[in-house]
Amino acid sequence: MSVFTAPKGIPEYFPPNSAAFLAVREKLVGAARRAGYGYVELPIFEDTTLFARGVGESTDVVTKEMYTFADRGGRSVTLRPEGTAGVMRAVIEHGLDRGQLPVKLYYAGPFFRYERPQAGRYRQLQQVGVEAIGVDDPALDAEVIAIADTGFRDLGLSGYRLEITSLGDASCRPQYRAELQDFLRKLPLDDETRQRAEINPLRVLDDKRPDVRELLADAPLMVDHLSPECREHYEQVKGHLTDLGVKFVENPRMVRGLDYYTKTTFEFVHDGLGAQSGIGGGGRYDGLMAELGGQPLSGVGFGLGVDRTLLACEVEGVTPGDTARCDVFCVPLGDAAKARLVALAGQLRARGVRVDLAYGGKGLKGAMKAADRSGARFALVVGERDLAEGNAQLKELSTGEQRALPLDGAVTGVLRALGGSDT
RNA sequence: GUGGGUGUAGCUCAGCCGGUAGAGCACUGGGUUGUGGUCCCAGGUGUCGCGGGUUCAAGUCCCGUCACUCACCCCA
Repeated sequence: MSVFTAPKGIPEYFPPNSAAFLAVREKLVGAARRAGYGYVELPIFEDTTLFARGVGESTDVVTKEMYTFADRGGRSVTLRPEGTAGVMRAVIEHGLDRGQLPVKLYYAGPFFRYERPQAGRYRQLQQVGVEAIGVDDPALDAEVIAIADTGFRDLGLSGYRLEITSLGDASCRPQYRAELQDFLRKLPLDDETRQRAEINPLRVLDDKRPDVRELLADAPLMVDHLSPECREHYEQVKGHLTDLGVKFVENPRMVRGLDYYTKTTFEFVHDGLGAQSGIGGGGRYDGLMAELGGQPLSGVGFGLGVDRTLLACEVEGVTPGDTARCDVFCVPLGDAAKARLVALAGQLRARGVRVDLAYGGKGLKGAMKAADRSGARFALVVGERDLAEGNAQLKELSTGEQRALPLDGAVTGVLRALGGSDT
């Protein structure tokens, strides 16, 4: 055991597998970019009050999972546990909502929750998220959901499903909530669950224990108590999803852990991941902007878990990204050849080719082995004999075919070889 | 915060009823003094997580402790 170890519960990625991590993030981000979302780079930590207000005082995230500390000025700050509150803060602070609506933004980066680590549950997690602010249009809900679905599909994933429901809004949820509470109070529940029923009764519906599930079989459901407006919104979202060719299942018992959600909520679930099966989730949050001191604008967005999506890829046997470290691997024999190849490597890199070289005076056998392990398509070998002849040997590693290339035109020769049979 | 499982080489792990530490992979060199992948040969590192106990003898049994891990809870 080394003297220092990584902080508990934080995944680390290194080559060659880190290529897959990057590829997952790029695919998810790409789907958002293609739908007209612009990138925001935001603080990793914010004023603690922002999250307490934005995420909700009664949520587990706020009550027991935040990395909170005092900075040297005595201010209480918190490592961001989710992305939406920070985006809203930035939108309000910089007046991004003064122009055309909707404001469409995406972000990618680390988030932090102090929880007991588990398979797929980390204290530092990577997320890609989007937010569309200022237009309460069901088609926008559908767009956001479709972006996530597209991202997962682009990766080659198929073993997941999309669950959706509607949580209503201020016009219907309070009445339903009271009705559900009445129902729950009559059940023989344990103290902890009873307490949850008082604080956030909706979350009781999500209980996984079979005996509790049985008690809840006849519980009233939000989808049966939606206001006409919320019902219409929900129906339209489903219609647009069908238009977009996005498959979904309705899960009227789905619950989200953050307080700000209204109307549409959704979750992408993968069955191969063990207990932590959600690879992405989100929904509409029409009251959040006002809650944080901005104008009363609606919003809809999601957060996708990059770490869990990567796990899903592994489970499904898909390996996104290119694990090869370079395209061309230079093998010099002797100092004169090395000087020539070092220069050539620099020229090729300037032209966009990924090039590595056998450093450290490796023998030919060892250098060729390094070339093989690098994943390069070509090895470029130069020895004393080649120097004398003015040649380099370009060897295609997959076939073993090798041909001489004039050293003087080596850059174009290599470029041609790479481009030639690439298509 | 509450349970279960596991800690042996860089990695994955074997190690029986207690008897002086093993394999595969990876790495390096050689077989091939200028050619990788397959094959063959050679090369080595272990406070057996840590502390205590039982024993002539502990990787192995007992107690404690720490770490990791899975699950509850919760969520991405």
